[in-house]
Amino acid sequence: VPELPEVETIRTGLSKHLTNQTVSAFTLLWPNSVTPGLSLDSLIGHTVTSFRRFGKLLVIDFTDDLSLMAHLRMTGQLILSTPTAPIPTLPDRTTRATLSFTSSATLFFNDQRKFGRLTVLPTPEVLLDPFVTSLGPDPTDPSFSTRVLTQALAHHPGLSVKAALLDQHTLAGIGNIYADEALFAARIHPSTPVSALTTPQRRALATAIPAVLNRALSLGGSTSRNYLNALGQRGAYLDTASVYGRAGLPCHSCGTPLAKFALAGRGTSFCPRCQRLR
DNA sequence: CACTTGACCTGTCCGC
DNA sequence: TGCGGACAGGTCAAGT
Repeated sequence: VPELPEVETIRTGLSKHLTNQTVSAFTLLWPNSVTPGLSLDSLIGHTVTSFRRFGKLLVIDFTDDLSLMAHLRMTGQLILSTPTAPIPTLPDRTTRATLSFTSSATLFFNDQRKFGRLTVLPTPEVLLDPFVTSLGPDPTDPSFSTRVLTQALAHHPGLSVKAALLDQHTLAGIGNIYADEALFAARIHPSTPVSALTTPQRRALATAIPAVLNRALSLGGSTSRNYLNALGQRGAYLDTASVYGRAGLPCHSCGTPLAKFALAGRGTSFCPRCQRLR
């Protein structure tokens, strides 16, 4: 599942290999993968200038003020096949769209569950997009702090802290994996109401969130099922995860079997001893 | 208004 | 083996 570290890994990978390349052709195998409006056809003849990320949203900017927004949702992938690093298995049955470049590179948009979306729009409209404008602060930004977290959480005093972290209006880029991981790192029970968080807990969480995200970034993200980076490679974070995907296994810190329950409609893993509700 | 649930989709795994 | 159902979990619309 692509969250902030995964999307950022894709962003840097594509940036390295696709900047200054010009679109020559496209295919659209599942029309609903592109939101109504401008077609992928509009990109033909335009050259990639830059890559941006807003939370889990990736934006590719082209010449002449055109942009492509890509939200991968659950199972989306953006994988680049080039003559020097070909991916012979692509396209496959999950390929929904492709962009070909004059360099002979092809960018494959794969999406098993078809939840992901591509949007072509004028570059100035990216910053006006409702999803973009409603995002909370980016926790990997150097300005992130206990104060920023506290102000962000203040929007949702009635929610559990995990539900608040999953809301992209609170902070941008956290999903189910890193919400659980950060709450363990801060030793906070996921069900703790935002209004009940103590100052030391908020301080611990403000440290834990960027620490977990940056550690995941350094390991190339998490591959639980579908995630692959721009070169088709898996991420290694889950090999050393604290709680996500480890229900029933002993806590790395205290040895207690990790528990799992449904919170905010999502599977939630935690250590019942290290993360006590108080 | 604040919060929860269902829809969107496909694939895998589990119990009967 | 076959088959129904639970589960995986991001976002938005609809429901409570």
